Amino acid sequence: MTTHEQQGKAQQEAKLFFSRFLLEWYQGQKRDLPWRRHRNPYYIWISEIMLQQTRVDTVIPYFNRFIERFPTVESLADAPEEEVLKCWEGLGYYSRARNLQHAARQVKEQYGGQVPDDRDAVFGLKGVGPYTAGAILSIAFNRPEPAVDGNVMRVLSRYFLIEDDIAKGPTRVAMERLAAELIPEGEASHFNQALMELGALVCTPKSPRCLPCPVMEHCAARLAGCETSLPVKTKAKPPRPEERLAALVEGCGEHAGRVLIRQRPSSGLLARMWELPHWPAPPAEGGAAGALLPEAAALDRLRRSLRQAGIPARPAEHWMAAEHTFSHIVWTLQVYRCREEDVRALPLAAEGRTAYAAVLSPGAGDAGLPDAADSVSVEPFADGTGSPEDGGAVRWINREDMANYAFPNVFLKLLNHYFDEQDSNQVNG
DNA sequence: AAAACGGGGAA
DNA sequence: TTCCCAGTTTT
Repeated sequence: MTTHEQQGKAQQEAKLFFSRFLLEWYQGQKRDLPWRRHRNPYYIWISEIMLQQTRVDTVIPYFNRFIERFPTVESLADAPEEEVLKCWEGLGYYSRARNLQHAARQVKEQYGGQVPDDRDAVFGLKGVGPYTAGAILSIAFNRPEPAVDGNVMRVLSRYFLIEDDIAKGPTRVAMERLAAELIPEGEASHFNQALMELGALVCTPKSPRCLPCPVMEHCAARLAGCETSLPVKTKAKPPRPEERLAALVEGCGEHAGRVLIRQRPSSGLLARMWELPHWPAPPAEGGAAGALLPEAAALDRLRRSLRQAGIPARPAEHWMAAEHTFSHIVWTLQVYRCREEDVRALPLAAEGRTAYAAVLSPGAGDAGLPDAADSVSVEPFADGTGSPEDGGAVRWINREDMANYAFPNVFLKLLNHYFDEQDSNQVNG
């Protein structure tokens, strides 16, 4: 027997050992999760989309609320998009929610409301890529398809001592091939879940619990003592900082007790979510990066941004700072309290009426007078996305109205904080 | 192939 | 703090 054949045989034994003992371990250790209580392909699908880049404990309450509100593919397909986004509020990666509803409509119209069980059909659903297609096909339909995510790549890279960069596409493809070979006959559903369960409970990124691991004795990385240095993954570049000025506009007159919110454009960052209006802060004088913008300069910039956006409000004073971290950007928001200008109570200035009308019926007519000083640099959406016709709708809301609009977490916290403050001011006089 | 796209929990 | 996770889509 050649050396090559001996290695191949050892490798084969390692694979069989892995599959057998992992499956056995899973029978005893699997967690009781809401989407594991039924073999409902719709539930599996929803859970898999929610679980993308999101931990189980975070997903559970969202999953329960979601299937209560949208119990079937058809109910999801027929729902208003705002309700779907509201159900997703706080989960992040909101394109997942919008793609999911798009796909629900695909399933309703193309597959009679039944989640398809063939590879091409599943893969063709919006928001379903290589991992999720494999997960749905294997977990819901027991098809022998690999479901390889970062977790599975971590387990496999350690057990088989694979030092390829898992951030590279070809590495994932190789892992899929390997994962497919490992699936025991007729056990795709349990085995794929077992692989992910092991990654979640035992073979964790930082401090793997090797002693209770069911496959430790043949784990190549463990035997080589290098389990904590795997998998190899090129690290993402750090997010870029962005200083922004936000307006918390307090209503007057018929808007008393309410604040103004604005809807984001249909594409790009936080698409179609609601927020406090905000714009990039101009660089501070003196050039020192991160230097605080003088209050007067901030108020002036905010005044012009508000006017440019057609929002009749006067910045008053700094309220608080808030930070919001995305994977690629870090926003530092300096939030200023602003006061709505009640144009009806003012002398009849034409420009004020025009701006006010623009707020009452957004998109209808010109959004305020172009101010010579403003027309140079301030965009309606300084993210560089969208257009004045897309997004930019505004509403005056109180705390109760928040239930009708989906907000990114940072604005959810700011608004709740603000209304809490208002309530305590009421009580204390 | 690289960047865009949220948020929170663990170490 | 830093890392990184049950990824997909767009560029």
